[in-house]
Amino acid sequence: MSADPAPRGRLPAAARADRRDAILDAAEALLAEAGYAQTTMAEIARRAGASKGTLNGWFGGREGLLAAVMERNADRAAARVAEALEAGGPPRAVLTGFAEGLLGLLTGPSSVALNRAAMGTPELAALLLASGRYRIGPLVERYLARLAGDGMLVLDDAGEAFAVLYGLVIRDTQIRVLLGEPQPGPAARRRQAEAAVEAFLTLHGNGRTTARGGG
Amino acid sequence: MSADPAPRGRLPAAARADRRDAILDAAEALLAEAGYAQTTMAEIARRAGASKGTLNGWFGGREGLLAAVMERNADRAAARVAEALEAGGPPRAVLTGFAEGLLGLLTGPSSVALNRAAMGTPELAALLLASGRYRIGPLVERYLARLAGDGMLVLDDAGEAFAVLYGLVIRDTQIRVLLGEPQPGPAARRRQAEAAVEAFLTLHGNGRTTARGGG
DNA sequence: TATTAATCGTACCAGTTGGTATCGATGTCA
DNA sequence: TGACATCGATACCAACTGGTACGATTAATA
Repeated sequence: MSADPAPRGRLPAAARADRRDAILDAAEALLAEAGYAQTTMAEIARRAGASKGTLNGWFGGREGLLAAVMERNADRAAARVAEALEAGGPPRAVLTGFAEGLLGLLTGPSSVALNRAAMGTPELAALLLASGRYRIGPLVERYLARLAGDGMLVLDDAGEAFAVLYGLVIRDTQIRVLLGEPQPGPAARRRQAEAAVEAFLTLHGNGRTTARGGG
Repeated sequence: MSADPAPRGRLPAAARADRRDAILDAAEALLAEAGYAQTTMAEIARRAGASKGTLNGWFGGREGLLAAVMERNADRAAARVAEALEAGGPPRAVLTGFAEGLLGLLTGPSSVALNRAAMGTPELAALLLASGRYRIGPLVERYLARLAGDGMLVLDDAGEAFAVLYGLVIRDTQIRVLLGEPQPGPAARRRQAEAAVEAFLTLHGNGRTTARGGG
């Protein structure tokens, strides 16, 4: 990918940002390919064409580097979820789009690698929880509450409703992939997302505006 | 607990089995307290009053030892699930008992520690999947199929139904605990199990024999 | 009681890793 | 163009870990 030889001397601000991203890319890719234990500072440096000294200087050690990878990933994930929820259109379609995206996200190589890494380091685990679950959850809960306010859903507690939706969508898929099963393909994810939303609307829909095939 | 000084010489078969269990106890406790990375052969040996040589001789290295812990745990878990399913009584009660047990199990200290450990070692992950998920799943599916055969549930695919039930019960609770949140207390687990079974029966019950409060 | 096998305790070794220091090279900026 | 900050490469160190070897000790067993 970046076959450019790594620059040597001082870097201007813009180039520095690119370079930082390239280092995070290398770390993320290595993490996904080789796992947490094999993701050594030396190997990250080699792939990024950087030196261990620079890595330590920029990120403050291995944990800081992985934390940076995690935060970048969480930012992207949150953006994707927000986009799916703000897509507009009938609730069934919006929810299915969200569900499909979430399922693909949580079982994707990067998320899987980062979750595995987090299991071995309490600090990283806390960061993953804060920058992932606790950012995405409220987004969805707000959307569900809005639907309820518009009379399109029936629910007491948006948090509880999100938990149910999450369970219906993810089932045991994430933990199985974390334990080594291959990620379900796009078609399977689509089916699973549709089934989940169907069940969710059976439980929480008002039976009219959210009816299947209805506008 | 076993404050007995570790025996020195040759051991008869019965004592050997006890000793083996004591070693596994030590490893399991250490794993739960200190985490995978801190669970070193030296510390296990120290706690069990054994020598590293014996540990390696009996279990064939660290991975083998952890595998033994994992299998013992899986055996116990499978037995508990089977017992819950064979308890007899109205489906709602049986399912709630199963759900409550599963939730407690998967968020318990031992299961959490073993899952975290498995995330770092593909071999252990495969073992956990095989001895856990793939043993418990079929038990539940058979039970659900039996209920369907008796006309008490409506379902096309027992595997699919189990997946839905699992999702409703576990939600994101397991992954959150794996990432460091405290285990929900017994009351919360009970509530969550009841809500899950309620939703499951709404989706798959026949509306009569499984009705709330009904026999 | 003598024999034998198993076990503990300890020391030891090889391999690995994160992090730091040093030095020459390179690009920026005045 | 020159001074300077930064970077890559390399070497290096300390700490840790899994696993093995060896002698002393203990208990089962004949």
